[in-house]
Amino acid sequence: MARAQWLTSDEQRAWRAWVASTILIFDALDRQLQQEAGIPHGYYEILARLSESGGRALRMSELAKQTSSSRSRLSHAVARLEERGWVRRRNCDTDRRGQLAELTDAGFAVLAAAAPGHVAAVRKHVIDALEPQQIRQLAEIGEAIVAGAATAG
Amino acid sequence: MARAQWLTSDEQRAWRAWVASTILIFDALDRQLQQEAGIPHGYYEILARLSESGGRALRMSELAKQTSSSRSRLSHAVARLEERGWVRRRNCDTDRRGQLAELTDAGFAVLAAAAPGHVAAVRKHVIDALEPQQIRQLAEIGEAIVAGAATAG
DNA sequence: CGTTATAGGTTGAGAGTTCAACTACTTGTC
DNA sequence: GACAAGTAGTTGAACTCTCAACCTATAACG
Repeated sequence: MARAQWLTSDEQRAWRAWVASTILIFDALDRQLQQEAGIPHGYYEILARLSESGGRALRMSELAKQTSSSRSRLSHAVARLEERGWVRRRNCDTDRRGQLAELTDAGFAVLAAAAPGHVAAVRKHVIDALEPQQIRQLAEIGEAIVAGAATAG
Repeated sequence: MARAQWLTSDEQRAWRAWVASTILIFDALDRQLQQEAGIPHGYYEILARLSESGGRALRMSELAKQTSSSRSRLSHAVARLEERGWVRRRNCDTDRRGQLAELTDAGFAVLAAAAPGHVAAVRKHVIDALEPQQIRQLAEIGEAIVAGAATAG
């Protein structure tokens, strides 16, 4: 019906495959992390990014960028992580508006405990389903989409 | 840190690009549909699938499959759509447990009004950012992931 | 047949996200 | 310097999603 008129059948096939696969993956990862670590995937990403940063801390806005998150979402998320003692907020030295989110030792321990299961799930649902050249293609496709969004707004 | 040990750098690059691009796309589509039609992307998919079905109606479980949705999610979503008069529930003739979700004329009108903007957004954020051969690759990648999930559970 | 298992679907509570409004600080400009 | 405009971040309400519990109807099996 309607959409067939505006997406070619090749485009529609790609689009629907993308939607279905994406929902599958996110649902699977969310379920796995929720069960094993008690956090959704987005929260895992926050902990992971912090762990990779110098001093295990990042400005809120930088963390939002890295996790493709809105300020609001990140603010709520960090509040929940702070309640559990996995992240701590600190004032920023150079900008009095700023806040640093800092990973605590407890937060790092949670991340370390959750990581193997998470990586295994990514492997199982994504990497292992694809040929090596498809991994490369996927990287290029994802990067093209991100670049397109940055350009076109 | 941790994940670098278990995903190769190529894999990690693909994974991160996929996560970032996926969040971007879904956020953009949700925002567009929410503004122009007042519904999230998942609800649009429900209306679209119903409109493409014979009699503009589907069993709840079939609709859940087609939209990669859980029974619970679909049940809540159809309840909201029903409140607005865009979908109607009917008993299934052949299975007394069953429910049919049927698109109303009002629901069809909403879909028809929302479709052009939605398709334009899909084009802008996905199709136009990719080369034709990447569209084909994306279809194959998505289908491989869906097939993998069906096989491996 | 009667019993148990399974499939179809709904519900309510708890958790996460979004949007708009808001505070507070910084930057640009005249 | 003062004032407008922009940046950083938070908050609360409305909405969606998840999970587990639940009910009903069909299927399987002895």
